[in-house]
Amino acid sequence: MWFKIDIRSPLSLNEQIKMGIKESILKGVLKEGDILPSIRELASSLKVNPNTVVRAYKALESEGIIIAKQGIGYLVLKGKSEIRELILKDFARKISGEAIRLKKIGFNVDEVMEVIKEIWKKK
Amino acid sequence: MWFKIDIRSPLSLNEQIKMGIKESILKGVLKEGDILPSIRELASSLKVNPNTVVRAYKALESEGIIIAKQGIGYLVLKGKSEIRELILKDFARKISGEAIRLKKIGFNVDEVMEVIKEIWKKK
DNA sequence: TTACTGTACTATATCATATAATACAGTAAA
DNA sequence: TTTACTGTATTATATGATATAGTACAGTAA
Repeated sequence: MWFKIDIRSPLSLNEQIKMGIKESILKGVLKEGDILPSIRELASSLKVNPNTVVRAYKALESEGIIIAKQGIGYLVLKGKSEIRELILKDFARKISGEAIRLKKIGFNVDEVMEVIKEIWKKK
Repeated sequence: MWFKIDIRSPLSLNEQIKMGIKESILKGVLKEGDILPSIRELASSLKVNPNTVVRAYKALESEGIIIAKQGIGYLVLKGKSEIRELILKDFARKISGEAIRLKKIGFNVDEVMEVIKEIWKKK
């Protein structure tokens, strides 16, 4: 497979699969119109339960990134640029709760951006 | 109490209590040397199980923010400025996983800081 | 027909979170 | 010393998210 799963990751398995697919599109390994590996195939190559792959695929489908074709497989609907946007929006959604809280408490935007800069420097 | 609990919050109850204490210190409602409301008192006024308060207090203690005094209560150890630092570090810790991932995928620091700016504009 | 696809359902297990009740130990004031 | 507060410890139960397991059904195409 074009990506791997880490059982020790803080992210759940289905989240890691969702990430893996999105990043594969970003890298160009998967393109709009491609058929994803079948549920059973991906599950077996990642050594994960088929139901976990189903959960990831259905989540991606509800995001509009792929679509199920009965008897055929899952079709990739989005390209690199659209995935880039989605990933940024995803990031915004994930951190907005924390960020808004910081704003309410009285932190200013520069202090928070400094945190981002520091992370970028280190890793 | 100086803060409230929302059962519909995405944050767990004990997280909300930890937040509430930290923010109370930031606002000056709680000062270094103050004694926190007792476990039973806080639990009853927030309508929460005492064990949930215990979990929050013990977490704050392990962060070095308060300390338990058998038979007396929990003593506040840190002041505003120290809490400010801790909260920023906490934020960095929470988002670093996501941010590092974005960096690895090829996003640049300006794109990510733009996300922060957008959040600040909206709310 | 065969061998693949996705879909649906039930059952089980683990973990974090939260609740509930009880008992024990330290502190301080009446 | 007694009383009424503190924190601490332990056990039990419930829920929801996550993950696993197995089985059965439906669509597609060679």
